[in-house]
Amino acid sequence: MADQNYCTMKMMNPLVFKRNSKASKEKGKMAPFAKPSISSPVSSYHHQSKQFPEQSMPSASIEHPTPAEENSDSDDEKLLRALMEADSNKEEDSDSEDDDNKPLSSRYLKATGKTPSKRPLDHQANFSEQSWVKRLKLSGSFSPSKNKQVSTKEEPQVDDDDDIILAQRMKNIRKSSPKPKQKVPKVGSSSKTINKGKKPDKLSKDQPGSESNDGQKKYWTSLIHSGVIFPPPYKPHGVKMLYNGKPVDLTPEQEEVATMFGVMKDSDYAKNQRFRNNFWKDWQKLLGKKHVIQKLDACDFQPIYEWCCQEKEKKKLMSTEEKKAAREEKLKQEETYKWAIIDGVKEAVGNFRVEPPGLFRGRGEQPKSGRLKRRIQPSDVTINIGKDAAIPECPIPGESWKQIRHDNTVSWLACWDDPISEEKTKYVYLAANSSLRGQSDKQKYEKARKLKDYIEDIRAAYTRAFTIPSKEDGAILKRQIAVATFLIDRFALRAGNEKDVDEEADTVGCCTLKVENVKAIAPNLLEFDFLGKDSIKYHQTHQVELPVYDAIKQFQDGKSSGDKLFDRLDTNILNAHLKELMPGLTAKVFRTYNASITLDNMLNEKTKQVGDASARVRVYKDANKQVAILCNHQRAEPKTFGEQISGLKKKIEDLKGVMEALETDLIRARKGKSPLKDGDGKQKRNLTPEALEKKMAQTTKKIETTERIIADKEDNKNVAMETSKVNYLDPRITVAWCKRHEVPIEKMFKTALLQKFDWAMDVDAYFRF
DNA sequence: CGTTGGACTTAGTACTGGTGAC
DNA sequence: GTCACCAGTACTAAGTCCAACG
Repeated sequence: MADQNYCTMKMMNPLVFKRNSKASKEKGKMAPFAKPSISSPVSSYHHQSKQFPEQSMPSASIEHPTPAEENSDSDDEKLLRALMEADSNKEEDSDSEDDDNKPLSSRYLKATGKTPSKRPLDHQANFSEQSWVKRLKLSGSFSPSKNKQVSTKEEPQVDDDDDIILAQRMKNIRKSSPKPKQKVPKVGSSSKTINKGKKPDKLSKDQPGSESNDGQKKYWTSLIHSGVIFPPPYKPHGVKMLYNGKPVDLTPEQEEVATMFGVMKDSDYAKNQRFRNNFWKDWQKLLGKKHVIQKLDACDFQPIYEWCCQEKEKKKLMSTEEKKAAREEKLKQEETYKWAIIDGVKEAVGNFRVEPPGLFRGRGEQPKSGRLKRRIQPSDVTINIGKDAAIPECPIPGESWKQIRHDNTVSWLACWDDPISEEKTKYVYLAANSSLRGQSDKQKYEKARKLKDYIEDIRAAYTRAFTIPSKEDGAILKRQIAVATFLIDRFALRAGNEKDVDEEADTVGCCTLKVENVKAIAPNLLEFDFLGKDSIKYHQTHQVELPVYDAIKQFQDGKSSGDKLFDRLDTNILNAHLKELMPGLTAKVFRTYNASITLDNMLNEKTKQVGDASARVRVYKDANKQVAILCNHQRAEPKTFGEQISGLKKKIEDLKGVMEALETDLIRARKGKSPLKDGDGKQKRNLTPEALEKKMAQTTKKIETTERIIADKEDNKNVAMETSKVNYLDPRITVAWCKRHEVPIEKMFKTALLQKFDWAMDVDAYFRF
């Protein structure tokens, strides 16, 4: 149902602009590395093939062709297509097979409904059967075994997997069956060195993908996929809304948009005047100027709203089997869209579903919030696909794609113009767990690690420049660059591109800070108060060196509150300067660097002091939280937060009651008396004073634990921990730490992250960022 | 050399399905 | 079996940055 989305729409949580803890961070002082990152002693076919070459990007047309490249592309792709189909049939068949005959990994995947990963995470399957400690001891390392043939083509090293014909490879990918030779060696068992542990290569490219001779980066030589899937057409429900209390007839198009708005009744959007105005403007265009409905305020969407609630209810009431059947039907329809074959390797596609029509939900004071986001038609969609691949059939009969392209210098599979701002484009990419994305992810972290070698000089340079003499050429610009770089480095501010005020919410980053966003408080405090990305409030006060303080005051001098603080600066100028300091350096690299190095340092400083595994996990969470605060990653308070807390508080009250009773019983027991009756009037068991004391100790502990849970929840209610995990923390830090401290990686990364960070799993236990 | 378009990364919220308590 | 809860996923908005353009 097209309106399904509307029916389930919930109240949007207003962003919480609560301030984060002001705990001043110690980012400035970076301890020298106790240990250089050492080369991985682990080697095996398995390990080798996973490693992305350090010196240059894996090329789609490397000297070491896959079978696919040896054949003509078109034949090859036909073959792959056939394989894909054959395989999906096979999979359907196999569903009826006895699951016990399947490898654990596939059973796991099936049981969890996870994407049949091309790289099965066998360790996960095993994990449930052994405690992590046992597993760790048994294997010497929890290092996951993976289906390595997937990436053999990227690995110029000779390995016997090259003999496997493509068909077999595809099958292996699908079946996820681990091969004996892929078993992970113990850490330290190898003679081959993969990561030399040296500085990241100078040659590594800024962008993923290999480069052809003309310097143009190239993502693939062959690319097959099925295009995109469109939301079903709108099904009119015929429920009449009221205008001035009277039912109104609407055309299906008008009704569709009315429904979009009607279901938002409870949300903040529906109350937001800008949202309402924008909605009304677009809806009125559909209604026509002469329509009965002349103003939004006289509209009553209640009947539509109720209809949606009923539909929701109906859905809920469906039997488990019905739900399952519906789900499976949906899955089946989507199956072909879920995958792409890129140079013979099957990869998951990310957002293969075209965005359904709806009302634009801009964040913060978005000028376009509430505008109708029109339906995307096939004629809006451009498909990017291999020259020899079959062009995906247009899923809507009688229509056709806007354009077919064969551009291997980009990684997107399809695109269309954003209906809200036509000058912007929406793209369909491979999923985060694809090797393409993995490569670029790894490069991002390698670049950030490279900054480690430059950071001292960079900091020294900008510190010097705070006090650059005014008579020097371009002194003000230089000083602004220095202070901006400092803010980006120390407080993890974003670069801050210029924005179009008419089109976007008024938010700022470093270069676009306004005078009013920073308050200099004598003697040397800076109070930052601004809305950043997603209109998330940044409100923190920091102590700074006097020269910075003075410079800020100087930049503010003679300006009005709305003026730019760094009037000489924009991100182009800043990044151009940064590039002179280190090749490829841009403002965002500092965030990655500081996030990752903070985690690495905190883990290495704090972990040894504590004993059991749960304590170590706490150290990790703590570090994670510090990073989240540093990067100002916030979240809205969970909806049921209040209830959660009051539930826990009640639990404490109950426990305190128990304590009192135990105390009374203890006093009596010491006098040889039997305990009082309990609340229900029943006689309690006679216990010795020792037993009662033990019980009291247990209860006290429970109270303390619960109190800590409450405190933790309060403390973390506005902190988004996931964001940094997904985007800023080099997963190798986490993986290596897990290896060193016998913590199963599954405890730190959920399934999606395990897949996304597949490239990091083989890292040496002594890896340091 | 500033502006714009294009491509890719980062971000928070909405939604869902699985799980454990009852 | 039901239901509430919440962890995990899906979704898509909003950033960054580069290079082509004029």
